[in-house]
Amino acid sequence: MVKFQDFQLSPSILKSLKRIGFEETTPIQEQSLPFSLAGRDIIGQAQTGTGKTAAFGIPMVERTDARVKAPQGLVIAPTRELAIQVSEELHKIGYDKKVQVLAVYGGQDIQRQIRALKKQPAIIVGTPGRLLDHMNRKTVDLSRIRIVVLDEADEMLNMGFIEDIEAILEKLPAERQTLLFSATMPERIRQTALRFMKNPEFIKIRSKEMTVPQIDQYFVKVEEKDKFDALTRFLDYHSPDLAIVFGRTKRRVDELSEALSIRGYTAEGIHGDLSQAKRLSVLRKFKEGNIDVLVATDVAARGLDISGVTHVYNFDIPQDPESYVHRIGRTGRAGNSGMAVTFVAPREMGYLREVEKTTGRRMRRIDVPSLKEAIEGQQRLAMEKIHAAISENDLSLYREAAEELLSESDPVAVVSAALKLLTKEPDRTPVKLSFERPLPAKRTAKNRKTSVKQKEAVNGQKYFRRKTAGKR
DNA sequence: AAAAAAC
Repeated sequence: MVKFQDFQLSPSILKSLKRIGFEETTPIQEQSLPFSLAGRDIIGQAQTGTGKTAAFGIPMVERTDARVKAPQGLVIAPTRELAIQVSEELHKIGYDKKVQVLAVYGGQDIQRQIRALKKQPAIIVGTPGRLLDHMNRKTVDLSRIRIVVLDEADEMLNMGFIEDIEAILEKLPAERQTLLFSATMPERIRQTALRFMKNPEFIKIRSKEMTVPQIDQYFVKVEEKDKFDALTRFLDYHSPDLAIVFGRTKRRVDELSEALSIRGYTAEGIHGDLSQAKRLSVLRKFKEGNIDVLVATDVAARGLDISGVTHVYNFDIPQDPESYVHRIGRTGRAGNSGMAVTFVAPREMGYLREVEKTTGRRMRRIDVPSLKEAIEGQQRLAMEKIHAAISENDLSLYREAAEELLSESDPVAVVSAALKLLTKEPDRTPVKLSFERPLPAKRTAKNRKTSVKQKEAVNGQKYFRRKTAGKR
């Protein structure tokens, strides 16, 4: 086991790491620190939850010089929530070195940020849009940046984002260290990344080396119109402690969280159209356990470290395999096991194949739980509640009433009644959910030949393509 | 084609 003490780190950083409780390195830290501390560029592939933030945070804090009154480290993150989370962790790592860390992101009062930037924090963590805004206003000084990090880089270098990133990187000193981290590494992203970097060292944490343990991956074939009832069956059967349901669009997320609330689940939605205050409060409630089900677009797919998520349901299969990897990475963290269930409309089977190709793992097919199984799941939960109440509470105040009940009725009947009252019975309240078109059929290798022929035959008429959807 | 990201 390699420890942080084995590296040549400043005493102040070792002190902070000790306070956080970091002693042994994770694989990504062990393999990247020798290069990053030596000033080399790095392209690192690892999931979140593997200690990535400390892997770049330690060299970044190490590199800052308290005597220089200007930002020296810059982290760019794809979502606001991730920027906040990263800045909090960097703050902890830099605490004893007295390194100031500032997060700048959209949706927050810009005047407040400008005042904070005037104090010249040593490290800035930001989202691309707001960072550019500050650069144009000349309210941020990036002339002394010595080390820059692109976090969740596959997302950052995607179409649409790339121009922003390029514009930011162009304004940074050429004499700098660039670290790039990403959970997935498509060839296209790798090529783009190389343009910004100098002789980078590639570090890849293979999945068996990841501290992220096994996530059991399943898929269920279900028609669009049956999806919602299927979801509630799964929620009842699994009775997850904390679950995330991913939907494809913002409207979908609104409708789903509303529908789940109507059926008696404590659910709330999160997506990019909500105010930043609302986004943060939903996330906080979820982290505190005051919401059982978080319904989300891909805004919540990347990088967020929420511990204790037991189940991920992909209500809609993601279009990009990379997105799938990020989504299921929200569960099975910090040594816990996790379960991911992906809903697939029959004609979307081609996407499932693509995802499996990317992850290198097969998903096991399961069926929608039966009504009986759903009820059993809720009864199991009720029994757990009773067990917990017995071991955790002082029940002396209830003894007399309990004895009275038992003297009047059959003991099994008394307990059955208590169980019934504690069991959430399947709710069939009708709910409104707009019809979401399944993704267009994706041609798989098996049926490609025929589909090309058919396409020619009908001169590209869309409805014919449906017939060529993959079968499984 | 959707989502994220600036006002």
